[in-house]
Amino acid sequence: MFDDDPAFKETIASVMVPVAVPGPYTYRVPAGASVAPGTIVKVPLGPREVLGAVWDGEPDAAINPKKLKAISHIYERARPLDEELRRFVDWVAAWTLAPPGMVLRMVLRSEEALEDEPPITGVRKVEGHMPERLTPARKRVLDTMEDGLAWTKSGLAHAAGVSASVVDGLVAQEVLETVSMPAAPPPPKPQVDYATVNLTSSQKVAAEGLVASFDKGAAVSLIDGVTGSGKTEVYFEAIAEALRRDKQVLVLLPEIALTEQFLRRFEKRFGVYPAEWHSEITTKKRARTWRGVASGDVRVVIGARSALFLPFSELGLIIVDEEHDGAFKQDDRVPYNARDMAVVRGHLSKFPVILASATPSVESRVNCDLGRYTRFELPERASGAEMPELKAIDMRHEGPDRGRWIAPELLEAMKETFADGSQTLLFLNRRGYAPLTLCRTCGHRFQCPHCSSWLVEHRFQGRLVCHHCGHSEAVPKNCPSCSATDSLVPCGPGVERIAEEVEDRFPQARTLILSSDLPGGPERLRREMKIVEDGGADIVIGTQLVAKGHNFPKMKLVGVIDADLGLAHGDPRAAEKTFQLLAQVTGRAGRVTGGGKGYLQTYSPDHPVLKALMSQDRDAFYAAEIDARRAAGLPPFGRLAGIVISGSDKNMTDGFARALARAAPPDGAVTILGPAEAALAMVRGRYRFRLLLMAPRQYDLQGYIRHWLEQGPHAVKGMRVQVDIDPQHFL
DNA sequence: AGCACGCCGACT
DNA sequence: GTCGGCGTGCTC
Repeated sequence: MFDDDPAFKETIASVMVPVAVPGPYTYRVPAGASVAPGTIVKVPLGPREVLGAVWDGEPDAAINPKKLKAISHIYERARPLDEELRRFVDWVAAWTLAPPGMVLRMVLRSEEALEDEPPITGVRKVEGHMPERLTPARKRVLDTMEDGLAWTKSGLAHAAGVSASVVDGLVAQEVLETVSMPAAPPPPKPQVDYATVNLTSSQKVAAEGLVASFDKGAAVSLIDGVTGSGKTEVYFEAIAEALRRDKQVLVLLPEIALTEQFLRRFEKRFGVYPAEWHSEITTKKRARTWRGVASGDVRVVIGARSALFLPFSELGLIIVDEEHDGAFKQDDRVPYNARDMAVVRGHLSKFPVILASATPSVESRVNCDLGRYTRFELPERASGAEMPELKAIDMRHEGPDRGRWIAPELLEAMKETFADGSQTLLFLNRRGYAPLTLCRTCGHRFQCPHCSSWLVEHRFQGRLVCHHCGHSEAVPKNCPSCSATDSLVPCGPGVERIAEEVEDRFPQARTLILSSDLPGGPERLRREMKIVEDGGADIVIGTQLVAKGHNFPKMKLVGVIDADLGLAHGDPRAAEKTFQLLAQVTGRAGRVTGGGKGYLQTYSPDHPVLKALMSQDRDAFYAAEIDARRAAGLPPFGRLAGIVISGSDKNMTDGFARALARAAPPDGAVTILGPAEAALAMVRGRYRFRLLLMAPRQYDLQGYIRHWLEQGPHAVKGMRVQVDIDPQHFL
């Protein structure tokens, strides 16, 4: 046998490949090469070549030696993935039930980064050579090169105002010679003491606490500060401390749109821009950042959730800003929550992790209550501005006339705000003109042919759109059911309809809609956000995207058109999400100037979520919500696990089906006792999990669970497992 | 017959 | 994740 021969073992290695196989594969190592764990390689796999990383552990000697192929390339210039990163990949794979190769794939996201950046070809004058004919274009080029230094071809052509072919012509005549120029130098390092810092007393307490956490190993802190309390300034001091200790820093933001203003603020504090990492970064920049992070040239990265898998060599701090934000969850491929996995990475590598939010997730507050996280509260705004005064408008008694949506009291406040030159934000989390259209004659309701949700009228586009699956159709002239003409009536408001009412009431005001689906795309949206920021609009009507990030210094009044929207949802997080959204939105009022006001139009003014909001009593909200969750066994209690059922992954669905089939639901909830083996082996004996199945609305989950219990496995297309378990239990 | 499409299993 | 093989069903 080959595996009895000690010499044979020397010649093979475990290699993790970035595909969905259950574990590392075994490859022969080319003669004379040595491959330590972490080495990045290229290997043949089936009909193609893929990247891979040499992994830990004995290679599988049971593989038929005839099947073994050899590593085809070793990336000598790339830094091997270090032990901590490899353990992190293994951990995330075990946690998410994803094949480890799929997690590795998130690490190896820049093939270009594995080789040195190719040198730039430049051109330089050759002394004493002149062109045969000195055309005006050629003269301009030579004049531009007076300094005698080397230029890039395109840079030179641009500076001289000629086309690149003029430069090529001069090269051909040997008037210019090509030279190899070194690629870009490493980026400048952030300067810890670039700007002077003035913190309020509570900011100071928090900053000092965070600095002290560096001596505690894997400590997790939560900066829990009201909107405008200056959380960023506080964690900047933690970044400064990490830099003093020669550690790298990663700042995670939930979405790309927030990076730009972060870059500016960082530059003001540290004198340089941090490196950026997200899906829209160019290949070249991506490779530079990957290499720079691995070499240690890059000290601070700001990025989306995928940045968590960068191969930092000296990572010493992760900050997760807006930690409550759902965008940290990835639903496809490897389903993970970057906030939780950041905590895991900090734990494995024993460095501090900071979570920050004005509206922390319930699970983070619970972790604080349990002493797992340290909470730093910032109860006041850093500018000294007081929090907005909030008031409920009871739509049952104080609502507007039929066909109108803005209550008289809110209208009055808008008039005052407009007269005073300040801005109003009307918030309604509903795109389009009307969420439902029906026929006045026969009662026909327009439904999506694919998923049976109502079609939403978009008046600007003249179409009926399904917000669920994207289906869209033109608005018909006649009712498709009874053919009546001019019989269709819109029901309920969307932002477009509110805008119509505002334009009617305030014809002289500058009104603007901010909604993700407006023509012009993200580019136009960015411009319009800027307009609002600069005071170029008086009344803004916006969907939830106004809740995030941007500062609107002139905004004094916020009106929530339908504060009940979202509270009635079947989602167990409905109350939490609504609280977060409304707190963030109303928090825009008077953020800089103070004196802000907010109105919440509601049919249920006594709802505990709205009452807590109105009284600015965040602790009351969290206390009530935590009690309710505990009583109902909802996350983070009840040892609830989210689940994922992926229709395309047979192993996964079968595993869950088997688990469900074996389950004996004690109180109507499903309890998993065994597999998915991989998933729950790690918790077996310690926790039993309640399952939360999440799927698109059109699926009858109860029905599926019943079906599984009765009939055994069957795959369901379109369903997913939502891994939403707090990993704190397992660290 | 010829091929587009979907499902399934293999990949060391 | 990606590929090739194979079955089904439809078209020039």
